Amino acid sequence: MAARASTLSDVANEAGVSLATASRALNGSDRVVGEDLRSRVLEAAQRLGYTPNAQAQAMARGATDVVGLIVNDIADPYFSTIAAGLAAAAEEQGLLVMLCSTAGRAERELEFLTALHRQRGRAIVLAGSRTTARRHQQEVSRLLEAFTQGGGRVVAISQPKLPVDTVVVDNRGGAEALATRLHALGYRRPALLSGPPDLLAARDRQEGFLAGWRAAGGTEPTCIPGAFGRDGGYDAMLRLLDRDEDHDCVFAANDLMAMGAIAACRERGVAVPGDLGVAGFDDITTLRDVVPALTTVRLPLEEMGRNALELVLAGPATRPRRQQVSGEVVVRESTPPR
Amino acid sequence: MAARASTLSDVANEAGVSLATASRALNGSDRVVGEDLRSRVLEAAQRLGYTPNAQAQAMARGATDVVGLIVNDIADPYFSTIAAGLAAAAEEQGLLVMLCSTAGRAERELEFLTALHRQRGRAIVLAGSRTTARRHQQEVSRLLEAFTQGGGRVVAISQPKLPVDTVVVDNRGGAEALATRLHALGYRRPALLSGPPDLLAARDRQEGFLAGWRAAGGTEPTCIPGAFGRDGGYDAMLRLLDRDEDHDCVFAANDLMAMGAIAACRERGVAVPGDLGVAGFDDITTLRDVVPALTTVRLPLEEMGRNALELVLAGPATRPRRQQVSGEVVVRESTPPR
DNA sequence: CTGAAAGCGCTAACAC
DNA sequence: GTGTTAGCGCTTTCAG
Repeated sequence: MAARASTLSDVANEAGVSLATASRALNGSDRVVGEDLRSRVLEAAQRLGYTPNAQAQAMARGATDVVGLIVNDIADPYFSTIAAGLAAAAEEQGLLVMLCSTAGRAERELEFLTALHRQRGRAIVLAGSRTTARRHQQEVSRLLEAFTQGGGRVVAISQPKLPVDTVVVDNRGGAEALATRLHALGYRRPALLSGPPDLLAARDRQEGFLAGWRAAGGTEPTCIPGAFGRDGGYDAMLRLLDRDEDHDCVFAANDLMAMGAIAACRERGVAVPGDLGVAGFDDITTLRDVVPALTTVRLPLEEMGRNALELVLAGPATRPRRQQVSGEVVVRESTPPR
Repeated sequence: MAARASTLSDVANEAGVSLATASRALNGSDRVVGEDLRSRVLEAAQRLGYTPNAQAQAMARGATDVVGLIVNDIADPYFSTIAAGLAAAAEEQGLLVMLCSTAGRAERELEFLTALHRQRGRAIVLAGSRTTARRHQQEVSRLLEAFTQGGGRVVAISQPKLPVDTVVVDNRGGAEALATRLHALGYRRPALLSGPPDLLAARDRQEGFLAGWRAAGGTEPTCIPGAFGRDGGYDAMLRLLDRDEDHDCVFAANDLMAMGAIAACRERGVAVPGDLGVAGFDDITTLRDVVPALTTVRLPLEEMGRNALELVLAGPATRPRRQQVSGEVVVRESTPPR
């Protein structure tokens, strides 16, 4: 058992042709092979159950067909939807996706970066939000630089903070538009569950919201930080409620946090949207049917994944490309006119 | 620019040592290298920005450190949670995960299987449900067989239909227990949104529920098939409502379908759980806070991912291992006692 | 159109 | 300890 897998030269022997001919017949090439030999090779391959060794091909050709994807947490719908988009696009191109989920730990990002470099992947797509940790970002830049030098492509889906092609998400604009909209709906005393202070995406959403709010001429909102995710929103909401302030709506930095916040409200007997309007960000598909339907800013998550792959394929540019995608405010029941 | 990445022999030259020594110093080996030479090599590598080529290493060593994961749809929380568990475990072992999302198309499964074979991955984890398509399953078996012959490991997360190590999900038992529970709660006239008829998981859940129901002594339920996912549940529910039968509860084959069903009810003015109780399956995390809270069967999704990797590492067995995981009925507001 | 041979980058005997 | 030298499986000149 486990008889050594047959190789191309096995096939060549079996077919009674040279290695070169077998190679040309099986794995495309500009050179043409005579019909008789070609079929002899094909049959031999068939007979031996030959499967080309992609590693060897990659070495010989000097190029792989895998692109790495680094996300904060693949279980998070935000990232899994992006991953789905990327995977679909990759599949169409015959590329394979190497999945790297950092589970929020920054060091992992560095480890994955070097692992992907070692794999000599064709490209690396960084889907995690950039952080404010100077030191970490420098390390990331250094590794990416090295990877690029080696001929690899890098695409980020986040803020345009890295000198690489980037699918730039307009977190700021989306949040700003949401603030304006909430104000127009009659809300006057918002609070923010602003997410992790060190994540740029969270910070941008917060700043955008504040900017929009101030422009609309409202009072200065309270901001409570907290982890992204349901529990982060839940905890932040409890903390907010403990402050016993008088808010008429809450903007959570993402939908998951908004769900957590609503859960907290329910536990504390705060009616949503009766006592308090709640809005999120992302428009996670899985949450589209919840009650009350969540007001949010819809991001074209899957498309973002596809766009990232497009940038990968676009090849290196003289200067970093920026692919802007923006969010669309979706007002639903969780923030009725007031 | 894009100067050819430096190789091990570059490092050896730079350090003035032999290729072998450089290799031993940089990438572990039982052999010991003198302290002076070792540091000279390390410095040289540092200076040259050397990054080992994993492909070359894999070829020379005859073993890779990537395991492939094939799922139906990575955007589905069911699979993304399993993926998260697998990814976490893989990371701990220094393994990389190749993500393959078939988007429901069976042919893709075959394509990915051969792609993974070509990559000479250490293992393939098949997380998609097995189908009833004889032909397809045969093809899958054939490819897996070939892969195993080549020394690769295969682990399935599904039904024990393939002759490979399997994390067996007790869909039947879970659904059966749910049926019993619903009966005990006072429900008497259930309908099933049974999912895709060709998916074994769906079929098992349906059969389990029916078995449990019959044992409890109820009337024969109506079964409406439909795609997994929100829309599938929505459509199936509309069809059910159109039949104008008199049901007091609905069991959807998974949580996503249950959500779709609830949405359909809402549109049609059917109160849940007032007029109709609704239960799902999986206990998707993202949906834990919805209202009404969903009665469901909780599956240890993340753990299943981890278990799969454990089986991978366990190495080949003389006969297929079976790792049983079972669901736990979680009764919530969507099916109050009646 | 086909074949011989030189790599691709690295590991692992096998010598010294 | 350290160096030499075969490969690993495949692609791709370069000759014929």
